[in-house]
Amino acid sequence: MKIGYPCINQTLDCSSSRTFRLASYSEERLLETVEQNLACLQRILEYNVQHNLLFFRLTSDLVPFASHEINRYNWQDHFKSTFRELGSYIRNNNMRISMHPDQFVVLNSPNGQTVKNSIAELVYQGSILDLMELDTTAKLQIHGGGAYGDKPAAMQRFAEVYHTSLPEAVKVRLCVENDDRTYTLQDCLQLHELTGVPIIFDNLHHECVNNGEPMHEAVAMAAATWDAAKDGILMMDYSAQSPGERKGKHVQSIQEEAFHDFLVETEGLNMDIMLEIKNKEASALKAVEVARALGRLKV
DNA sequence: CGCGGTCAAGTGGCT
DNA sequence: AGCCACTTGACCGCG
Repeated sequence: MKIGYPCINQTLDCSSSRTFRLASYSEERLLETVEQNLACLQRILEYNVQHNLLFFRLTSDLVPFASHEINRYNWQDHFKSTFRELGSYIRNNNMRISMHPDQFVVLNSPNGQTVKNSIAELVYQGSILDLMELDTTAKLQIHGGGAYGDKPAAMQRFAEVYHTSLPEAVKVRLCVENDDRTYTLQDCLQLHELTGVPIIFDNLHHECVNNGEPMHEAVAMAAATWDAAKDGILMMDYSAQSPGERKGKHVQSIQEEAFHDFLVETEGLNMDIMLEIKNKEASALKAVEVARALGRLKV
């Protein structure tokens, strides 16, 4: 089991998601920003290794406007050696990496342009992992998309786009995560049947919408969609509901008893856990302690 | 130099 | 009908 957090480190005084407005786009600005983002990413990775946080999600903003048509610069080649060095640091320290393209990536949209943009974004994010020379246990995590009033038809469209329009480099990394209102674990399992993509499990989303599966059973079903040799072990997102706020909103800080209970509930299942909690590595560090006390972490 | 409106992109539930 | 939430606020113009 590895524990981690997404994208941003709040302890360090740098950000790997610096960007700029489309209106201020220039090649110079792009190069300068990417260089700073990658330098910060290296620092974050070092922090993570020092603190035994061996699961990390890279921000989508490493390369601003990477999948936008305004960006015609060959940043892949320009930063090739930097990406390779980052990747070798990741491999040497046995870290697990994911990326989570944001809400604009919708493979089953009825709008062809949206699908096209989505594929371009997936190609960009996959190429980051490729440039780092990470194996296919490093994943791209998306949601099922919209339902558009006919979920079965929307799922068929998802499968069709998967089979006919995605490059192999994206397919081998693609995973689907249950969301908090439309695509339940059961729906995701169907998408898995249609495409073979592994299912990333999100406990908070599962609490928001489900088909009655108890937590242990739900995690076990998601875990069974992962081919250990090719995909690695189950990745999951862990969070808890922010008390008194609207459904699905993440808590500010980890509730250690709840996390403890979750680990006890999922005893015997192996997985890497991403803490989607507002205060980031602070909560991840506490989660490491809880998991250690239960003997679930090797480090 | 700090504040606040706005930012490439989508969808659906809540108010 | 508009706002909000989503893996993450950050940028930039204005006073």
